[in-house]
Amino acid sequence: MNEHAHISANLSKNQLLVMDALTNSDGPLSAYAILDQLCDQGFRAPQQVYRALKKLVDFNMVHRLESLNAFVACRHPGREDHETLAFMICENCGQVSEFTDNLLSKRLQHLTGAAHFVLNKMTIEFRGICINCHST
Amino acid sequence: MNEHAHISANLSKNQLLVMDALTNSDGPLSAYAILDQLCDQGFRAPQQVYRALKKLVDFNMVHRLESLNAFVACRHPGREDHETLAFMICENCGQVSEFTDNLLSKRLQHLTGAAHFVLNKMTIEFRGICINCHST
DNA sequence: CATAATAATGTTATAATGTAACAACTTTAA
DNA sequence: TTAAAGTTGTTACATTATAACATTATTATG
Repeated sequence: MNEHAHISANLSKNQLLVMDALTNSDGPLSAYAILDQLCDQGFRAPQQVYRALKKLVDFNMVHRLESLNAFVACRHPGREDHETLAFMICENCGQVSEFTDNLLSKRLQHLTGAAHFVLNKMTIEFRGICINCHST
Repeated sequence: MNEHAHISANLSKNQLLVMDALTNSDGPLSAYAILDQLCDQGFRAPQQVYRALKKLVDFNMVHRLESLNAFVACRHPGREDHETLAFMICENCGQVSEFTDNLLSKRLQHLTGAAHFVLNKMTIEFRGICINCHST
């Protein structure tokens, strides 16, 4: 199965609802924010959200922002390198931009390789002020 | 005030207790694990731990591991670049190793600079299996 | 088709992590 | 010596996440 094999059509009802909530959101959402949004669609308990999120993260359709305890729909351009995604998170407007960089990936691979560290997951998150917010 | 100006002597009673707990620990500790350890020393409420932790993190004596919701005493060799610390976290034994790398720092500065992103805080955490654990 | 295996759902309860707010006391600096 | 800043203690609460169990839906296989 390749990386974005799980197109929307393959998602279950709840997975689709959670995915839509994230896709239609400007920025990251907490699990409980998603739960609130989906009350009208019959959601009652956090497990319904967390279970859908777990699958969507497995499918690489959603990313968890560890420093925010929140989730974003995957929006990164191209799909070549899911392993070394990084995020810039604006602490003013909440916008998250997702990016990859080849030199960064290479260097990180070198560093973990040199330490003989078998990498499972990488978290790279920058917190700060985005260009729109500090220019005004 | 320079980076490690807050030597132990300058810490308050609670800050010192929390710092000692972290320094004497093999790996990262959650705030509540610290609270449990310090019950004997009179700690009663999470605030006592969280307040001390906040100061210790401000002083760069302790780091928060976002992907674990836990805290470690700073152990990185040298002190030249507190801004671009990274962590390798073994998911088997719990060991955390802290490192910096000049090329990595440069690349990250380039990337945030190019995006005109004003960086406040950087989180770089690798989860995986350390050399000791996968060689046995 | 039958049916076994897997996946998804609904639900209640609880665990784990983190903060607000208020009152008191201690240390530092003017 | 007294005002300011920092520290502590405490109660209550908010937020984030998981355990456990029962049920239904979907998929794969003989």
